[in-house]
Amino acid sequence: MGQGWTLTQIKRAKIYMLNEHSSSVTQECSDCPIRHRAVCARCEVDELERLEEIKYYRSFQAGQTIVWSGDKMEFVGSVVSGIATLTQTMEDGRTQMVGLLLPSDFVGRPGRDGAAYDVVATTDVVMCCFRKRPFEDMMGRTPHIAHRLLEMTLDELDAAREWMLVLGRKTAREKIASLLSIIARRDASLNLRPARGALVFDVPLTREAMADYLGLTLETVSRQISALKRDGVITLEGKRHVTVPDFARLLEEAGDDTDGGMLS
Amino acid sequence: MGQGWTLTQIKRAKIYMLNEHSSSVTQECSDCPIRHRAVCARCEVDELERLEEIKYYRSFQAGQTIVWSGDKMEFVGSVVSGIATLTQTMEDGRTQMVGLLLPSDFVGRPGRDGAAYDVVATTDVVMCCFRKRPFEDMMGRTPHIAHRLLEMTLDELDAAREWMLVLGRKTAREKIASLLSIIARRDASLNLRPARGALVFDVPLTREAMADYLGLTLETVSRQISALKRDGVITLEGKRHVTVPDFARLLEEAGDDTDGGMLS
DNA sequence: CGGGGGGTTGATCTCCTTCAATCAACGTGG
DNA sequence: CCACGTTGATTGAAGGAGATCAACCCCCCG
Repeated sequence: MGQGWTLTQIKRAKIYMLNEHSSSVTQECSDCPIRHRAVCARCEVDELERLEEIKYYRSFQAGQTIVWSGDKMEFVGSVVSGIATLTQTMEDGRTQMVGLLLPSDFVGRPGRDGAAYDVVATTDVVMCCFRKRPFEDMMGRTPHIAHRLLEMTLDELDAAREWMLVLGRKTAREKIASLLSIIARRDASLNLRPARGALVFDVPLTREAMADYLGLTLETVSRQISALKRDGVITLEGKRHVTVPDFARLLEEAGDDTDGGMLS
Repeated sequence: MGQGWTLTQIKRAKIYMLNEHSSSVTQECSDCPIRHRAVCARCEVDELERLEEIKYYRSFQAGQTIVWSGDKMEFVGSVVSGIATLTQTMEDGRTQMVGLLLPSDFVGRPGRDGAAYDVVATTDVVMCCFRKRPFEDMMGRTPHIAHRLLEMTLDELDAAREWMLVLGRKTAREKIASLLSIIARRDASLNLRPARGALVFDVPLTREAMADYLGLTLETVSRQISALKRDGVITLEGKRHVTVPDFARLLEEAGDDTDGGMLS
């Protein structure tokens, strides 16, 4: 510090020293855990074979930056396992998370060269990558891929807009409750839990990451989580393991009109 | 009021009484002012002819609601002229704008029946509509349309994410400056103004709409605009007509790193 | 002339940030 | 194995940015 280094340069150097050994694996598309949700979900067997030819896997450690904002994107791809974040940073260091990437989510924008956001692995992450050019070519010839990508992009746009309401109009307590309900809902949809009874899940984010998600400080996040615990809306084991005894109550705290399609 | 009516019901009734006389016009696609930017931008002449068969125009007065959130969408379409907003409202009345629709922007989500947001005409609006089913069918058979829609959706997603940074992390002053710079940039790109020298444009939103856009109260909007005026960042004629003597200064006030591709 | 919509400005309040101390868990090197 | 540093988290005290409540202005229109 104090030698004219920018925050970004320091972060880069730190991470570069820590890892930079991305391992490689191979796997059949037919066995792929995200086969039915990812950008390839709609593909026929022959299309899948052609994708298989141009794909490769990359692993990233927790904390590692997968893509630097502004850098040239040489690949696009899907998150196979783990969790990553999309963040935007101002020069003075204020950061806002603008996307949460879960297994099957797509990274990269066909038709654009530079990355618009930092993509950072929150946990260890495995990605299924395609070099950008071949993928774009294939997309042009394979409506199934283009169509699925449109569908996924529209879903992301909806999520971003819901998030805008949270950021713009909700109180700190409502923001925390909203985040927890989003995580609970997603977790339930992945792991097929009983919708009735208590929900139990892990929050895959640090307090700081939650703050960056919600446009708060980490202290406020901590305080509001304590408050929700005190009021019996949630219970905690450790810092990350959450139990929600009454999901409708959580939604109420989030300021959402009840339900949201979860209690069906 | 006070008779058990919801805010929404009152708003609906009010608007229903005011207008509900949507006029109809017809126009050649080849003459269309948004021909090269809308969802049909990539279409060949034969594709355009088929679109022409299923299209129809609708006009809406300023203030009129084009689509009610939750209602069934019977059409999709493009804004031909005028400005509309996409807003989300909580039960207690808090509202957040989640999209600003300008000429060539697309309304509606193929593949989904219910509208997720209110769409409200800010000025008088003309829309080029397609009944939803025929349009979806056509999209399946016309990659040019699907591809263009993907492109537009990705752009909207980028805009939404930029907006999230504004909502989550910027101060009131920065928010106003950000909004003005966005309007200025868009206005310049439409009207091909000289990038050098003072920028002059109209803000097409009331103070309240600006507040809903930025997650502020209208009082704060008013105060911050006064402050920017006092500090010489902008000058005003009337309430809506803005002059920006130094665009770089405005960007600085917005907290954006300089430029943004405008001063090229 | 009255009334209403849009806008500005002032006074006060409050929710969240800021700054700071403290703690628990963990790893590391002496 | 323990002292030490680090990282993530909690909690407290103080201050401030923006919300809230309220008065008032301007302009248009019936």
